[in-house]
Amino acid sequence: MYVGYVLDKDSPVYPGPARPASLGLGPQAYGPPGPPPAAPQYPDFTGYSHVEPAPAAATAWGAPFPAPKDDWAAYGPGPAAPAASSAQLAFGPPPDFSSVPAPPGPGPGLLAQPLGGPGAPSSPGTQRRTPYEWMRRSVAAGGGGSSGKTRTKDKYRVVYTDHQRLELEKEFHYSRYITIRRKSELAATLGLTERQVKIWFQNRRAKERKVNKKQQQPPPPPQLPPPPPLDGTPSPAGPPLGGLCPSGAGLLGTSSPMPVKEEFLP
DNA sequence: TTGTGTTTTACGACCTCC
DNA sequence: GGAGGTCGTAAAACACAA
Repeated sequence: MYVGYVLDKDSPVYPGPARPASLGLGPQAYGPPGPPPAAPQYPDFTGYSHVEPAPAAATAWGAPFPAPKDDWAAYGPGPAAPAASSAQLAFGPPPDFSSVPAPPGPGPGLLAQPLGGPGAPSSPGTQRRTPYEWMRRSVAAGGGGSSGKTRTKDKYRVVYTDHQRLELEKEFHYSRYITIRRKSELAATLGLTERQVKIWFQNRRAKERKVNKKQQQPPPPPQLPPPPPLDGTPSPAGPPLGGLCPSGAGLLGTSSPMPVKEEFLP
């Protein structure tokens, strides 16, 4: 399979079984296509309120991820759960996760904190609206919802568990672009397919671009001004926003993959 | 409870790179 | 040609107001 190929291909860039626990290597070491962003520059994630139903999530994968899709069967649900803990040991939280209060208990910590006891929803006791609602939702859905939805196939879309999302987020915070090797590792660790990991990163980048774009827009005026005259006089609001940020490809295709982010830094 | 808006997976089209 | 990239979109999952 191509996995072996990519692993070999990637191995010089990515020596060792996994990322170093200290994360001393910069994201550059993992060689995303294009210039890698500086990793810990996401102040919006400093509030990353970690909640993790590790045991529940781990056991949840066995059954609730039902039907293999494409290469799904290549990994199978079996090794996912035990591998998860080893992966947690393999790569600890990136520096920008250092602000996350470490949950009590042994082990890697980050993922060892149960949410609300066995069978409890993701984080029922947390505040309602956080930037990371996904950390609360999924297990409830994962327990029942991830049994597989169909449109025309066995499952149209599954809801990832908290653990899966957390690990993916961690990886994403470390680098916006996952390497082939890390993709394989994460896929095996989380019980996902490489395709799912890839798509998750794609969607995650799209989300980030969307958020950046939204933040880039000036706050709307409290009241809409009267419509400008139709003589072609430019609006006082300035040029259309589309001209400022034509597309995400422009954001990521330039010298820096995340140039916009710096603009929001104070 | 329902309607509505947002977020999250997943895919296809198209592009670039090797 | 195949990989992964963005972009746009579909639809499920979800939150929340009425």
